[in-house]
Amino acid sequence: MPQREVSALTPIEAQIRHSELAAQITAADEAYYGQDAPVMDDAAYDALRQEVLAIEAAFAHLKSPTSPTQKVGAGAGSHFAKIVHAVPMLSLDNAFARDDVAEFAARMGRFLGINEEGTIPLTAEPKIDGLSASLRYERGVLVHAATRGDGFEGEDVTANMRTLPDVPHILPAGAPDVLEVRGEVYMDKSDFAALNAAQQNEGKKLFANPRNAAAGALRQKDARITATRPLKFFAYAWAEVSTMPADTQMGMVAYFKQCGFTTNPLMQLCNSVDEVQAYYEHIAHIRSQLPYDIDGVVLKVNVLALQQQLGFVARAPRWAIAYKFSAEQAFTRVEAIEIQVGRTGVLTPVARLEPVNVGGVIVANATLHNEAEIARKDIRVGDTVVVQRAGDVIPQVVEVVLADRPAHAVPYIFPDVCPMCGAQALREGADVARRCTNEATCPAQMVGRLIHFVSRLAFDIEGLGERTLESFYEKGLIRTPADIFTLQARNAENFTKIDNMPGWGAQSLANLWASIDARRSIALNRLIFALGIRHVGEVTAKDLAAHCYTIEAFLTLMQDENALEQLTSINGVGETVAQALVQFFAHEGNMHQVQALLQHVQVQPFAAVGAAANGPFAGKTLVFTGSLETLTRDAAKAKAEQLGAKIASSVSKKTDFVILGAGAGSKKLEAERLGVAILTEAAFLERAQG
DNA sequence: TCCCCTCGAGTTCA
DNA sequence: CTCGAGGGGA
Repeated sequence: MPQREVSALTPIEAQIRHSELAAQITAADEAYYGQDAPVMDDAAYDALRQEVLAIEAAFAHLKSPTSPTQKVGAGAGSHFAKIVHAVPMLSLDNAFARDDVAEFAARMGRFLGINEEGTIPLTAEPKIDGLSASLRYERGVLVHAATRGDGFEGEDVTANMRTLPDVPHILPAGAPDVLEVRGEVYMDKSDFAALNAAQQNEGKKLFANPRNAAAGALRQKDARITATRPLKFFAYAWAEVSTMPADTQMGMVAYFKQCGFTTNPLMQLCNSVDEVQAYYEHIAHIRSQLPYDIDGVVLKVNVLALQQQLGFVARAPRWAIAYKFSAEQAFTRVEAIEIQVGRTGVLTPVARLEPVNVGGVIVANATLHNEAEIARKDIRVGDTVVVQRAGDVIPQVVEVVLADRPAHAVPYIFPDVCPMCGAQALREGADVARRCTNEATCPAQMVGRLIHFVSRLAFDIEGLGERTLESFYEKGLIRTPADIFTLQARNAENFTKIDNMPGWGAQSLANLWASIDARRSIALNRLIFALGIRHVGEVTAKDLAAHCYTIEAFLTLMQDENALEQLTSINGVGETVAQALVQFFAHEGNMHQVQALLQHVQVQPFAAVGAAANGPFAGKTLVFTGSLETLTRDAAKAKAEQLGAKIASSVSKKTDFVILGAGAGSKKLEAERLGVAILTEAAFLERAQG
């Protein structure tokens, strides 16, 4: 294919050209690194690489881990002297799943003529996200240290490396005449945070992550500055060695430890792919608790003689592999921006993404929140974006990669009509949200309200989920809450309806009727919440129920001339909430629906929780976070309320206890920051007993 | 009137 | 879980 301007390429052409270039580069690499004669000169090679980079800039999805651009380390910088590595510092092949590791093991078995799996023991150790470095000792004395550079030639950072406490200047007697030690220079996460805090105080530029901070510290011209930075070093391999003090990888690392190096205590030997997988999962599990950043696990053949037999392919050893964690951030492309309409009529934009693995989960959608958010980040259809799942589960679009924006991308225009019903969608006052104005008949709003009505904290009708409600709505079987309770009778009269629908056998229908019947009696607070009145959520509904006690009193109050005044006198109800309530009941259609519903359900007066006045949590405010083991969150809350506790949803100075479950995130940090007492689930239960 | 606290609403994937 | 906004105390 002739070379053309990258911007003129179609995606298919780009992909073809990209793979052509990748093949040429790989061939050139193999010729160069194997002892064959180079097939092209440096300038030609460079041109190929530049073209690949340009294509990847325009078509980000081609930037795979196998791309040649991802394989080679950065070339050596200019202001340090260069050092040619006696043995090249290679990179490792990557594995991303158990299958890749199994294939790696099988490949080695084939190469060595060993057929049974598990006969090649592997060492496993965390893959530190730092910079690799090489330390050369001659006659036991550190003579020079170099960064990786391009793998063949690195920068001379001897003076800087000498300042690290983990780097011995002299080896014990009996050390080999020549010993080149390889390892990783890194910075602990806590040291990085402290360094950045100091940088901020001094108004200096912040480092993006510990690895960048370590790189910055190592490449200081003045070693005295490096000495003030908290750099650390793990030794993990040797390169040139005159006499071998060990014959296994494990022995090698033990020897380093004897010599005064720091080695990673988590390194261990695995005898099968299953053991490797277990180790990988264990490390992934404790990843966030480790003091340093890691991006996977490194596997190496333990027996050095076998390593030697296996040798190298291109620029990676055949006897080692990096089993990587999937990144918590990833690049992907926005395929479309769609609008969802919620029960309150709010138009919410959602990005449909080219599916991408983020932190082990395939993400295909991400909320864009609202009109202003799209404008602020200038997200366009076709853009390449960074998505992440931070401590929390919900993916977010972090930013647009402007360099990868297709030329034809146009700013997103937010619709001003509801995509579901075509009614006007307006912004009220200073609201960020645009709302569909067709409250009464917009199908999206009606279905949304029904879904809310049957939700867990409202009527809690099992077996009537979103999908079912949607299909029943479409078929005209359920349009209002009251319809739910007349469904069985109507179906009996005209049995051609549900009984004939796929997936609805006699048993599933019987189950549905039973779960609906179970809710023909309902607590007043649940009923109020179920109505889905603006600004009236779980807590406010409870406050209102506690104030009115019965449904009759509640309805009377709503129609009272002085409703507004009386409502605002209730704690937690202000102008806005009172207005919303009065408006809801002033609307004839709403009132009609409530009356119809009351024909079929019996409303129980509000039952105050018999809160113990002197229980273990009497008068205390509790916040639950994370997932509990023995109780569900709701059960734990109910229990605490019985014991006199007040349950809040966010941590503040007024919080007495935070009960921590597994996977707790920001609330834990907030509690620590404010000095709020933290209880484990066990401690909470113990206290609750006593 | 300001600011802190609390509540409501919306959201993803397995 | 997070954001935005309502409520209410200072």
